[in-house]
Amino acid sequence: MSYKTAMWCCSDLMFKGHKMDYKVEIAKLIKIDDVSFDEILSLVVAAKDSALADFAFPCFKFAKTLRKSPVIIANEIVSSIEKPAFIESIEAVNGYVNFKLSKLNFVKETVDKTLALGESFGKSTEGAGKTICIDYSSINIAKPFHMGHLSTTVIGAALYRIYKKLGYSVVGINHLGDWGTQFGKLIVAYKMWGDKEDINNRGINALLEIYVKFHKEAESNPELNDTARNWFKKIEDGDSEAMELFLWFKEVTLRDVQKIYDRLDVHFDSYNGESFYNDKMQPVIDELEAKGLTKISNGATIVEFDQSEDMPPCLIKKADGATLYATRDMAAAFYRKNTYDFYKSLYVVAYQQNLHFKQLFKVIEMMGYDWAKDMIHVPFGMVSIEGGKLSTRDGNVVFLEDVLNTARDKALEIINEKNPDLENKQDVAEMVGTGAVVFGALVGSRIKDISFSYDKVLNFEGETGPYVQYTYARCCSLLNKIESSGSINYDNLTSTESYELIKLIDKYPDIVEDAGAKYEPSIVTRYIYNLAVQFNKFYLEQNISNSNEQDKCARLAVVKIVQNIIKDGMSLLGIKCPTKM
RNA sequence: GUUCGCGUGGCGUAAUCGGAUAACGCAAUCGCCUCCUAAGCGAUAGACUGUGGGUUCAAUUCCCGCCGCGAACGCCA
Repeated sequence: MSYKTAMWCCSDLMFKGHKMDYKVEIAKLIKIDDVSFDEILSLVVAAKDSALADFAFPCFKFAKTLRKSPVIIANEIVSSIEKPAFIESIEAVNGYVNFKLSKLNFVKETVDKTLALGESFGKSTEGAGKTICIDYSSINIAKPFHMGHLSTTVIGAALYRIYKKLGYSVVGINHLGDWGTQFGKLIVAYKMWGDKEDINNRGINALLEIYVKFHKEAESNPELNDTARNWFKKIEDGDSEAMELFLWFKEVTLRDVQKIYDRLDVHFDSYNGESFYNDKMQPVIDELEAKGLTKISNGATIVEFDQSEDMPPCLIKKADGATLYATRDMAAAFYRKNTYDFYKSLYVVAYQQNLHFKQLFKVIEMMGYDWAKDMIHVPFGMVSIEGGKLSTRDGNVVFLEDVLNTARDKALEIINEKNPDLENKQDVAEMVGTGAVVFGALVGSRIKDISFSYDKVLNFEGETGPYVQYTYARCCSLLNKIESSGSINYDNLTSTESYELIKLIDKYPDIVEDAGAKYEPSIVTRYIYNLAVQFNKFYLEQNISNSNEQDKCARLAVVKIVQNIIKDGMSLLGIKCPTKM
């Protein structure tokens, strides 16, 4: 069967569950007196060095109870096993039982299955009938999008796509920061210096300018703050002029930010932010009081925790009666539960807010809702610039748009140098530039702090987005140039480079699942990178165009599979891959 | 001060819920385009995994102390 026909001949989608689970099969082979299957299974590990084995079973644990050395135990296990067809060899080495799979069998199974599944490879049904809410990006109105917002945006968006791939229905929520006295300030500033046309044209930057100007002016003219408070009160009261301006600021901001979201391929299903919950907090407060959870302390309404929790109290209402962050988030939590009946509700928010979410979840649990356990804070590290803290006020800030533009320009420069005749240069440069930025934000474990530097972001070599994109373009080029009419010679795919590559290919579904389970997109990022590395080794070792028809067909099948996975994996991260670069 | 998180070659990171010789990239040095995209590939050099204990046949991984860095710790979000 040719690699092209193979893609169509399998109508039945074989997801992960149908695949042979080698760990289980191997565990079944091993019998030790008084040791359960589950314990044996838990000890079977994928071998680190595949020159030694594919799977290994360490015997050290049983030395004491069996009163034999691990080496002897391993030997006995080996001689007790009748080698099944899917195993090539079983060997006892230094107390380990090493299993090597039958390469031909494995290669054939994996290649056929993967080709047949095409782009649905890696999909799963684990999320069927379940809804996951993800709160991410959550920008503030009238504030520019800077590097500090990148992590929440791309991590949240990646999780969004990963859960979709796993079969969940997903609700992406941009919990807008669209409430507070700053809107009163903006109105005052606008009335004093605002230029409607300018703001419509320049968007957030224009808004920010008059906002900054207000703060300067208010230093010498403090009564401006009172005027601002009055205007904010008018927004609260629904005054038509105030509302009109407020909504306009919001619209201008969203329109502006949408450009960034489009470039990052980020999407939301809801923009219900702080203002949306304004009228939904009182019922929560009432319920807290009815359940006797609140207390008045120095005039403020608080919820105290049990001593064993070792947490400071959660502030529900200020002494002046105004609500707070936590109150709003509680209203949002109830709204989301009632509206979406979520299976899980994620908050992709920096670890600075660890305590806040711990308190929030605990309060809801104290109210008697067991779904409190389904709310999960997905924390990530902070961004600093050259060691300094990010601060709009101190001007120590890097705007994301500038970073994306700089990266795009650098990519264009490289294209002009290396491949000046490339068509769609601008588009490719955009893909490569943003690819580098997004990939860079998603390679490391999310909990690690990030120190921003243009040097790092503008490096397009090695462990980077452009490296992976380049590999993808290589795949496309091969498939474009080389034709094959033969059928797959699977024997050709048992060389070290091929076999290692196919082993990696086989792992993709597990990788996506693992990334979802751990809320960790970097698992996908690193996998795709490793896949590209292994592919490049394969590419170097195997000359495809000069091989005979059946070998060519086999190799092209692998190229096709890798091309699919790279495209799919990168799309989970929100990165597009050009076919040429 | 209290609580939480982090500490791996010069730098940035990895190590599949304890497993075999700690892996990769950047930077450095050297090599590879008459041949499928050199944004690539290979090689060399570089680490007592912060530190001191403990548990274990086995610890980067788990537990405790210490050191360093970061964050949070009542009317901001």
